[in-house]
Amino acid sequence: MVDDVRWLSVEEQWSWRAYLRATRELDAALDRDLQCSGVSLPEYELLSMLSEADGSRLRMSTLAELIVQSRSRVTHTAARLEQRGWVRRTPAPDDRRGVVLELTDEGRAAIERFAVVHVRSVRRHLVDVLSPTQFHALGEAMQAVRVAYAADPTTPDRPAAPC
Amino acid sequence: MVDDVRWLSVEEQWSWRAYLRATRELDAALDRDLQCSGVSLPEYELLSMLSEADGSRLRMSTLAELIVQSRSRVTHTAARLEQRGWVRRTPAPDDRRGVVLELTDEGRAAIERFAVVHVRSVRRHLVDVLSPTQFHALGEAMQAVRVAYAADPTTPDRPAAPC
DNA sequence: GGGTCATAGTTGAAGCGTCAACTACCGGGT
DNA sequence: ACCCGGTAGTTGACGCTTCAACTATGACCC
Repeated sequence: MVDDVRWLSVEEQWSWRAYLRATRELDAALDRDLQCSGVSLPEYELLSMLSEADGSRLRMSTLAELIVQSRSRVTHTAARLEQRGWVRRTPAPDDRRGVVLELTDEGRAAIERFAVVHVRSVRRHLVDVLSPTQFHALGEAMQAVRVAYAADPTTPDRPAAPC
Repeated sequence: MVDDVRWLSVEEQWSWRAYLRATRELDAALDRDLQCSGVSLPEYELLSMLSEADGSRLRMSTLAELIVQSRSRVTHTAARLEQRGWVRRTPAPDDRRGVVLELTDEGRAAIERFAVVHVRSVRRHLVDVLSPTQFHALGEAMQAVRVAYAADPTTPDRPAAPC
């Protein structure tokens, strides 16, 4: 197993760097646009998933998976959102360990305001700067990444950290 | 200007979600793989840029732009890396305000070890799960995002936060 | 050559995220 | 009934990131 490292080719390197920098810049841009109207991107994503959920309610764990955050982080984020009155914590009916997070009316009003800002931001920085074909290809590629990631046996899901 | 929001179509929404989740998962996976060998992804990126630079030395600001981090963050990150003896801070020859960060020999040895881990990680989670064509298209798309971002007049570069 | 504005970088406090430890509950087996 | 391993969620401490304020220098211009 000596030096069997398959380094990236020049083209691969170029694409990888473009990916890396663009994702960082995009993330920063989307977050900045939202911050200006009063939420961070992670908070927005949480509210957004809730608002789309059936009955505007989701189990903490489900939420964590949807927005790709650790359960602990969701607890903290939800706590902050609860303080602002946008979200409410209720016990799960079927599982006494569980907690269901639900959007309050103020939460719904807030997310609707933010969504306007956010969709503009996403269009401006991403969707509208690509051709429809290009954007679709991007989606397909990223979906492939997700599928591969989920299938990877040595990547035992989120909570566990195998070192 | 009433309700002129162009919401995302169902397909657009799908691609956007795929992008959002995949980037999060990828970031977490790459970071986790590196953490296991002793650096975080942000730290790795800093060292990596230094190691490729002419003379293994870069100005703080240049570094900040290359790895898409705030100057303040680079200061803190560099301080941590300096404590581990991987990096050294020297005054810039031509500008007395400036600081040049340079890789130490230990730093070089370290980054070379990490690079092996990292490139495997990048291949496993991204490059090798896409066809060459698909990966190239991804690179092109992301580059387009960067170009548009850089050209955007209302996005006055990094440091400034226009609210 | 002195005012003014921009740039380079640092600092420290506050906020957010991570991690490991913890409580509580579920479910299967015996 | 009990034990056991697994799942749901929380907690608090620690570490990283952000933000605003600050020093110091450069650059322009009159």
